[in-house]
Amino acid sequence: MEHDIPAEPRDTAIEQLEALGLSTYAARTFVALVALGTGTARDVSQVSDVPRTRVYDAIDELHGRGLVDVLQSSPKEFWAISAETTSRSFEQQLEHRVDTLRTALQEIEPVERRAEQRGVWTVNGQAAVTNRVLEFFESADDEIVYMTVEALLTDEIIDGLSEAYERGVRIKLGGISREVQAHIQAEVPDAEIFESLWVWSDTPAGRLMMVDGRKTLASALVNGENATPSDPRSETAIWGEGTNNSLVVVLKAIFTWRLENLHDAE
Amino acid sequence: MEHDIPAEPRDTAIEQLEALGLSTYAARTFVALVALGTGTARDVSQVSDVPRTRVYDAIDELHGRGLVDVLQSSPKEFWAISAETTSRSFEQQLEHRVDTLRTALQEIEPVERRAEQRGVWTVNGQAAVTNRVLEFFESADDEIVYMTVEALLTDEIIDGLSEAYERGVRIKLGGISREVQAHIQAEVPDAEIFESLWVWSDTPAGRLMMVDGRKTLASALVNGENATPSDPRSETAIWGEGTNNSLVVVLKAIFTWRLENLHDAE
DNA sequence: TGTTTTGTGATTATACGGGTGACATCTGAT
DNA sequence: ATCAGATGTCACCCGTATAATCACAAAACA
Repeated sequence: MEHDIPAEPRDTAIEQLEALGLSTYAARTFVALVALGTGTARDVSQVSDVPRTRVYDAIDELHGRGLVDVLQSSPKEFWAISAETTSRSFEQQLEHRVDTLRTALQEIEPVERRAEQRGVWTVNGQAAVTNRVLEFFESADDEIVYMTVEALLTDEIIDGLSEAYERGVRIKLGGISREVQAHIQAEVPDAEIFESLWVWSDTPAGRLMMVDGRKTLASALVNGENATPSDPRSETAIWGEGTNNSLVVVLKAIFTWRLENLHDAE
Repeated sequence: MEHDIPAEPRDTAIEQLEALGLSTYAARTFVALVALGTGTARDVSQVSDVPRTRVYDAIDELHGRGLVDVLQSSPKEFWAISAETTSRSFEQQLEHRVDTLRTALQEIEPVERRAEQRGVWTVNGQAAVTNRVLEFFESADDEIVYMTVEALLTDEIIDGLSEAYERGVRIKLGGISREVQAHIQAEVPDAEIFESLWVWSDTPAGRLMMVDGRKTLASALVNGENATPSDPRSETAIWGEGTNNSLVVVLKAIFTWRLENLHDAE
């Protein structure tokens, strides 16, 4: 039910190495060398399906990155560094990259960000939506109303809620099944839970959120032709900010009505 | 020079974003948006020198990655997520990549690595050489002899030595100036320090290392035409392993002679 | 209404990487 | 010494991706 699991760990490794910036020849060569431990160009070529004459280029690339050592003999022999060393090397390099990026971006980032305005913004992808939700959670200082399908109630989200709760923010949760409620109560004891008012329970549901009555977000799982229902990319959200924001107005109306109805029922 | 030379951080940001996989248009667009906070295609185009009609494609790319939100209006407005959120997003994604890679590589890595043999291997780049040195340090269980120019005596190296020392490995250090000795003594109290027997003191010196009399490494700083002396890429090393290894034999002879000479002098 | 702005699409040019082969050199066996 | 196969280096082709420009219709604006 998960997204296609690459049959071989080799394919996974190659895929990741390519994503990390290696050419496909270099990636395939390196994976072959890791499997072999050490080998000649011909060995590598046979295992990796890289044309023999191109193994040398690939080795140059890898040697330049410090991933492969070379034995100067004839035939040349190549030696791949260990999996652990490889991973640490990449981690180090990428950490440095991101740090440099962070510093540079913070320098050009205007001090005063986010002058609220009217307008409804769109976000794509589950990770991005979650980020936005968490940012809103962090900025909350009075109340969070959050309704979600359980598939999207990850630990990240629960942590965010818990943290806000510690700060004294009131939490109102919707759409949570009884089984999960126990878990939640442990993290956020006083969360007010209003069940099953998921209006569109048949449609590809997502989340609804309102923070301090000023920031709102709504998401849905849009399944394009070629998208799996569980594809993290298939979530799309809109959000708005400011008491006069159109989305805020609408969602606030809905939530207020729902929540007051709830109170009447009690 | 207070606020009129922001070109510098922008370029580094663009550079890093490209290295992390964005197209140059996307990178330039994103950096422009971070500076602007929010803006239209024309705004972005003017600031970033990206052709206006291509800004939309760049935005698509960024929106797909969750780095930019879009306001559906006319003209469309674009909004870049904060520097901090951007960095965290990349960190998360890359951490995941590296973890996947590590697991996959460890699965295909043969259990018994490194059947020692004769041969002299070459390594390029200071980072790679340091990695190799640290690996050797970790594998030491009797004695480490290490001679280096101070420029290459980083904290990493000292930590590695210190750790080995804690394990009960004897440490013999060469080429260390008196000022640095104090620092070393704090980390590795009983290190035996033999000074100034740097044979090639005029040449672009690097490091000499021997571990347990079975593993040796020698490096030099080769300054190609276009390489700065301090360029981390300009270090090249050779290493060998096994008691019969030719490099091991030679270096062991040198070290033994030097160290015994030292003892005679005392 | 006419004019400018905005968004989409098509188009060209170019750089890069994957893929194939020629060829001189080296190695080892006869 | 000779020869066949293996080895390493180059040169080349080709498809894709992407930078870069243009044409144009729809939309906003005055």
